[in-house]
Amino acid sequence: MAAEKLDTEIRREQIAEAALQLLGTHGIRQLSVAAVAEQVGLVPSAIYRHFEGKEEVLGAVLELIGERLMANVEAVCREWTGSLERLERLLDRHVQLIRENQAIPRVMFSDEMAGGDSRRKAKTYETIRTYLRGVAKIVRQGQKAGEIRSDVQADAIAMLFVGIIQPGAVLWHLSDGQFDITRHAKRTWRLYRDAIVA
Amino acid sequence: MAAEKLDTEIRREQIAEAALQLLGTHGIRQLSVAAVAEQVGLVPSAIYRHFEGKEEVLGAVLELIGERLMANVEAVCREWTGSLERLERLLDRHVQLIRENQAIPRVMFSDEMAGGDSRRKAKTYETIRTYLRGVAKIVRQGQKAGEIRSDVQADAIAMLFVGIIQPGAVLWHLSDGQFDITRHAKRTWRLYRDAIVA
DNA sequence: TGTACATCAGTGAACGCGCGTTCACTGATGTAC
DNA sequence: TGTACATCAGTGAACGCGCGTTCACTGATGTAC
Repeated sequence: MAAEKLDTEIRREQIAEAALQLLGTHGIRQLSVAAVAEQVGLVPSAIYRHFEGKEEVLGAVLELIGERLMANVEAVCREWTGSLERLERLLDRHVQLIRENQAIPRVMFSDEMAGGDSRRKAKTYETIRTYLRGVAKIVRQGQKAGEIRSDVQADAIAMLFVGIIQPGAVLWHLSDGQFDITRHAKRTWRLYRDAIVA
Repeated sequence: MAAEKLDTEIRREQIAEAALQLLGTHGIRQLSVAAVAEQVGLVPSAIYRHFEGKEEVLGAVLELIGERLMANVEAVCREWTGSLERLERLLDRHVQLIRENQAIPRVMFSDEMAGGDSRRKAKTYETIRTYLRGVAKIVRQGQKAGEIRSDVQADAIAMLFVGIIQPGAVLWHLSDGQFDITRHAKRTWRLYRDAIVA
């Protein structure tokens, strides 16, 4: 039986979301067009009604990740005012995002995506840089306000922020959830906080 | 013309080394048995004289990485006595190791390796844990000696140590060497050091 | 010391599976008149 | 309001490339007698 006919816009979102899901559970080597199609409830060839090919699907996944990362940055800037508080909440949200989507740290911080052409490599680079710029902006405001030490560049502080979670996220994934990433983030935050306060 | 006949022990090392090299430049998706064979100067089918298959080659690469990581830990423990000094030197060595072998961070901190069976996933987990244990041991000695703060668990401090380099290593790779990882490590070390001193 | 034989790292052709992609066709939905 | 037509998301069969792996064969090296 044929699947329901839906607008290409909707299908594109569904497909990207399905691919992100599958990347989280199985890794890129298992990610086949057929698997993505099945997840969405379509036949493999139907994917080509909405994307040029597998590479473009992966591109859409990358974009999806970028959007979610930046949504977190914007949310904490909206909801809180202190820089340290913003960073702490961003850490919470980041952990939450990773828990819901294991693929994110692995996709961003490996060459899974970059594997193919160098255009995607550049795009991955830009996505990370954009996120780091967002974090660095919060840090810079904190430095101006005297909350955060000013003798270290804001982008170095932003990068270590990412470093808080990254190793933990990997261990969490490799251990199939055995490793307690939430607890790890909480403990490491104290360390980090002490390192950056003015 | 036939390649020189060499002992299987030697070939195994050459093959693992070649695979590690290729992983650094091209990523796992391009890593073919044929490419590895060519790098060593053999014909693809010759690989099967020394390994059961591709999966086993990847296993050997993982082992190779584990050995090099631990060699660094042992070296700094031999050459230096202060814990903070040991950590600083370990960071130097780690950066050096990554510069010489881009594959290491990506292989360890992605699921490239884990892609296939869950046995390798477990082995990757163990390799990272072993390295972290090595770092944590240095930290613990520093805590006993009063050099490093004792109100935070040693393994949290060890994990943030890995977090110093990890994001930088990825950016370095994604930017094709544009991003200055050595400078990044130096800057971030100051931050880290201040966070952990007693 | 020379001969016969076992061992084993090399070769190249061929196989076959997986998987991304193409293509002709279908049938529902929207639009023009 | 009804009919004709264009559009487009769906299907399934088939293609073909890449690549891991197998296998029969070779020829050098080591060993037994």
